[in-house]
Amino acid sequence: MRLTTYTDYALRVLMYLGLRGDELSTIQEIAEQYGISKNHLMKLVHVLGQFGYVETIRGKNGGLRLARRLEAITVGEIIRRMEPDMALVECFRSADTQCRIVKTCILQGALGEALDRFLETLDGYTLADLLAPAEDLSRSFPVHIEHPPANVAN
Amino acid sequence: MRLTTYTDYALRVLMYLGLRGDELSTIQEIAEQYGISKNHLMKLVHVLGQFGYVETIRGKNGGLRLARRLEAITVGEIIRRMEPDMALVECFRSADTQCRIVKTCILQGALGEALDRFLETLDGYTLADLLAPAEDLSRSFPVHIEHPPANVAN
DNA sequence: TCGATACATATATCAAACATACATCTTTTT
DNA sequence: AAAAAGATGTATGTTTGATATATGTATCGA
Repeated sequence: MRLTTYTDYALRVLMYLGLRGDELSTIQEIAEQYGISKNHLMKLVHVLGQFGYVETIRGKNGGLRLARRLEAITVGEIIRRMEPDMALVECFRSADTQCRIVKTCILQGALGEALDRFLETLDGYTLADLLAPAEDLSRSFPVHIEHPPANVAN
Repeated sequence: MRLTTYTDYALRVLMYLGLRGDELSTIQEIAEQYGISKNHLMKLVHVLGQFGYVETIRGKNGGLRLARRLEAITVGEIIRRMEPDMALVECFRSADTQCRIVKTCILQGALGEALDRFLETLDGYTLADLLAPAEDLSRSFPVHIEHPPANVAN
């Protein structure tokens, strides 16, 4: 049970951009920093742009940066969007929803429920949570919010 | 995010055997019923035997059957045992636990927590639950426990 | 306006992991 | 002894995800 590196990279890119604040980063730069394929990143960044996570700017002095606030992006949402196939077992994908052998099998329901728990947990983490463990108190004590007003960054 | 067909088949085989009660089934028979590879099943059944889920009997008139009670086998346990790699992302597997870029990244912790929720949920389902939705009340009202003592096996 | 830079997009190749097949051995029953 | 059934090791096939290549398009600045 693994996520694709695509999803993995999506998280990393967004975290990287989060650290950079409003400054532009280039794909080249990110690929070098993480030591991953630039070409692979190209596609990923494009998709992230289409989903509205990042703003991409072409041309000289171009690059990309987060288009949304750190606090507005959850890990759960990213995984739901990026992961190509969340159907855990084959009978999830088949047309007929009923198992041929076990007529009353509720395995699908159980797996679906477990998957919900999985994603719900990750819905509880925003990019801001990932990048600022020191400020993690804001998660435990929602009242005491110290995250800067918003997109103020650099 | 998918489970291997190995894990999928493991669940199916155990469910099949559960329906057959104490009767012996052969690998040949199970492979035919589900329309899956007999050779693949051979290995799987062997592993299931090593884990103590099934009793295998060689020779003529041999076969296999569950070695434990339906109620004593949970979906969560099977997945934990059968799934070869539960490390969701690459940095889970790398030697150094610290991300090179984001020194304080807590993504691993978040994913680990989510995975725990996933498996915990499946720990709540036994083979008996999967096969007898009609008796699902026993899950909703834990007070009214009718499951025999446990692990009594054959 | 030209050239450099950076993202956009399509296609092609590579590689790893998983699934399947094949062959042979061992055990058990008749 | 023969047949049935699991045990086990090796080899092959297949899928799909990762990477590479190539070309296009937009933007900036000299």
